[in-house]
Amino acid sequence: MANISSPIPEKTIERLSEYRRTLVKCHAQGITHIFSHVLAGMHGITAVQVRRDLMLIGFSSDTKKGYDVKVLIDFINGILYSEQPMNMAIIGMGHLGQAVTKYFNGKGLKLRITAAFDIDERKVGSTIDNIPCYHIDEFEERAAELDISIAIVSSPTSVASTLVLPIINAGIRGVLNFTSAPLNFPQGIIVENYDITTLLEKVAYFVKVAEENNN
Amino acid sequence: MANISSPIPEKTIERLSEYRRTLVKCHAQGITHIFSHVLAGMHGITAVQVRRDLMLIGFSSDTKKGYDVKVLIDFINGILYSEQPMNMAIIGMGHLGQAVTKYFNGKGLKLRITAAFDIDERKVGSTIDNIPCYHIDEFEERAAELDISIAIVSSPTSVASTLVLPIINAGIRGVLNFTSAPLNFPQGIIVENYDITTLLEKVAYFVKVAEENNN
DNA sequence: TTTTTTTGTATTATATATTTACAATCCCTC
DNA sequence: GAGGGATTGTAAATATATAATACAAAAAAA
Repeated sequence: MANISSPIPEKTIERLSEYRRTLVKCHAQGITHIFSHVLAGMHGITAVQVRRDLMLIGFSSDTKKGYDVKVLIDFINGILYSEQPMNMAIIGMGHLGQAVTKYFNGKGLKLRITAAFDIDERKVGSTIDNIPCYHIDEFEERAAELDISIAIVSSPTSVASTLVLPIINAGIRGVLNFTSAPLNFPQGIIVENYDITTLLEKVAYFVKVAEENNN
Repeated sequence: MANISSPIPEKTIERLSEYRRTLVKCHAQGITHIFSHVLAGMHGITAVQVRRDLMLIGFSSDTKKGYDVKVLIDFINGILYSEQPMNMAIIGMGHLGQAVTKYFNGKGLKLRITAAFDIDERKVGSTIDNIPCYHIDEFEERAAELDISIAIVSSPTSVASTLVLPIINAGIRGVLNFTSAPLNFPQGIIVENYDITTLLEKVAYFVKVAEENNN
């Protein structure tokens, strides 16, 4: 079990998620052991970085033949996931919502999307990608009833601010906000803002700077 | 014009993009001037942060009645955007590709999506959200011909690695990678990895930690 | 046994971000 | 138009986060 007193850096968590995926792929190919420098090479980073990340989560190997792939996968799972599966809901089952759902479908993760909410009458009451779709007005009661921990906001930006209160009231613990609206949640609710417009502008800016420096 | 010798931090660029959007909204409402602490409040940050960001891009106001909204918008535009509009292409016009396109359509930005690429025969040759869709095999020639600077990779993860070479050959300068595949591009090409699975796992992890600490 | 390889970890370095502090200037009110 | 308050611009200090260096210890291989 990870040490609660020493928080694991965000970047490390991101890399663990990536290592895990790579390891699962290796495991499927029958690879049983992997050296830190091999795993590092697959991600374009250094072996020390890998070892340090594993140190931070308290993982250690008693052999020098590389890490046992299966054991490491299970260990990372123990860090990233709770004992109990965690349920997520998508608010806004448009293109983005469906894309996110597809990314998770059938992955067999402890993390799963179990409900969708929308206002489109054609969607409400139906099932999209095996996920039942409810009307957004039902969010508070349904989310509580279905034990939803995380809300993925993929609605239009214009309505995002109206979702803040229902999300709080439903007892949601974490929010992934894809809209451009800066949502203000009280402390205690983890919010990750993931605004695609901002991201693209950032890439464009650095491309622009790189071009200017070449001239 | 921004000073090339002093690179602007990534976080500042992100905030500038956010300020800009807020300012545009204010401008539309007829607000002509805005104080640093008001702008800060709208984003849940401090006034010093706002002023420092503006300092970094060389903006200064000669008045104490707050910043001139219109002037500031134009100044930020000058930082974020090139003189010439920058063209972007979407590779993989599935749900995610269409969602991204919708986010940009009609925004009138200097940054615009002008082409899509896919393998689906129903999409190739047609127009989706006013964007012409070509076959991925044509990517190299089309991208060069259409003066594409940025590629948005929203294809399935499984085919992402096959796109690396065409992207390099087409002279693409920046890549926004939505897939889980760690794409290795040569130095000089700006890559932003934006893996949704990793992101959700990160949110879930911090929710899990918060819950554990509450017990 | 000796050499090589690999791991685990402390320390150092670097980069980035934010806050504090304060002088300078403008605006408003009296 | 003078004083007080508000606002801006910026230097400096602090804090935070991240990655690189260095090296001891242990296992594996020769």
